[in-house]
Amino acid sequence: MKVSRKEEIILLAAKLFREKGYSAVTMRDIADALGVKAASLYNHIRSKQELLSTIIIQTATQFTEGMQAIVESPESTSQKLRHIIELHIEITIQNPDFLAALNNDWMHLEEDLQFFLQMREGYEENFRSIIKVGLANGEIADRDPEIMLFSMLSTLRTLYLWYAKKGGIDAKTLKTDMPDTLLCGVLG
Amino acid sequence: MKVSRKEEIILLAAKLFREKGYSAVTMRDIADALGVKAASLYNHIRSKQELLSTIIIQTATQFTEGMQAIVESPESTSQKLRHIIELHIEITIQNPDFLAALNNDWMHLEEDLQFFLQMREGYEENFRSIIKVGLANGEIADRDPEIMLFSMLSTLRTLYLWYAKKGGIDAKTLKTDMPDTLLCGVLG
DNA sequence: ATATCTAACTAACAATCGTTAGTTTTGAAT
DNA sequence: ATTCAAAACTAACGATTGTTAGTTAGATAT
Repeated sequence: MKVSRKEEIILLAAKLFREKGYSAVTMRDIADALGVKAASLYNHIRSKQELLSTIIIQTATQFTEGMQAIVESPESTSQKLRHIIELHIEITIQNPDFLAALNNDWMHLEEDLQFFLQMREGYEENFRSIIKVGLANGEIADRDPEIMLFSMLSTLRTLYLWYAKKGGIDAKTLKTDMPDTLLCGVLG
Repeated sequence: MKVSRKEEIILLAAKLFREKGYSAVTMRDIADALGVKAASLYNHIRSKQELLSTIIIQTATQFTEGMQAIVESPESTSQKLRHIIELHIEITIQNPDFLAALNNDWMHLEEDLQFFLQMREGYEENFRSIIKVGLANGEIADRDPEIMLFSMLSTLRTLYLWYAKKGGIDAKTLKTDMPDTLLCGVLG
């Protein structure tokens, strides 16, 4: 399983996008980090925008497909919520840098902006519907569903900020304590 | 209480920084939105960097001072946590755009970067110590304190994304249901 | 050895960036 | 009406941006 030069560039670009944001990263920054001249990058990629689009759409697709499977499953609401949490943890661990771009640089998409926004809206709508079912059958606390959605989603979306191989929260702790914290709170 | 031209520029800059990020906003963007030429801005401000620094340091100072008061108070852990939540809600409502810059553009600070990082670290350390006291006296669930800290802080930091005068979650709902959701979870 | 392909290179482009200098307009106080 | 300061303007600067064109080095296959 070797990474092509193009994949190498994409991984490095994601890392730099995370550190400084898409707009602040120049093609020369990426090239320098690869020990290469900026023009050489264009033997492998079409544009800077292609880098961003690849990173974001690829990751967003993972979320969309994962959520679809959860929605269609016959589980209880709390089981579905646990699976959503696991989905976020897994994708985050797989490549935290991609999630930074997804969260912070999506507005710099050009061709694919509308497509991305549709995916994101669909994801949130699925999440919301799961919460509302749980609210209706009493499985979930009687509080504003938007706030519960927001609270969970905020935490899950910024997981990449806290997960790190060194110095951060490790994967095992995340998988055991994160669901309980989100579902049962800090006090309970 | 009228706003000076300088304050007007800062407020508008914060709005644009929120929409596109610091690096992607040009002085000409800010000037256009004000119906003015870019060079005219320099009659009121020293640099683009001054705009960012003012926005971020001013807001970070509010958090630092608010947290200091909470830490020094003689309340229970859960009362302190409720006050932290209220602090975030109040500062967020006061100017959501400033919080976007604080969260997303702090890495573009130049002179004030170290000062900001110190403030942020101090804030997190105070938050952590409150959680640990609650853990020690049994007031808080026996789970990884880092995850509880992360979970609350992630939600509170991205409040600005959800609060909106129109179409979002309103201030009253936030103040009533947010503390319960964070402290007691979704199920409980 | 020759041909082919990949991936690097140099050089340059038009556009845009933050900012400065110097000048003119505006509006309120005298 | 005159004065004066605030705030706008025009013009331009050097630097940097993403990207293109054309070329060359190095490996692989024939």
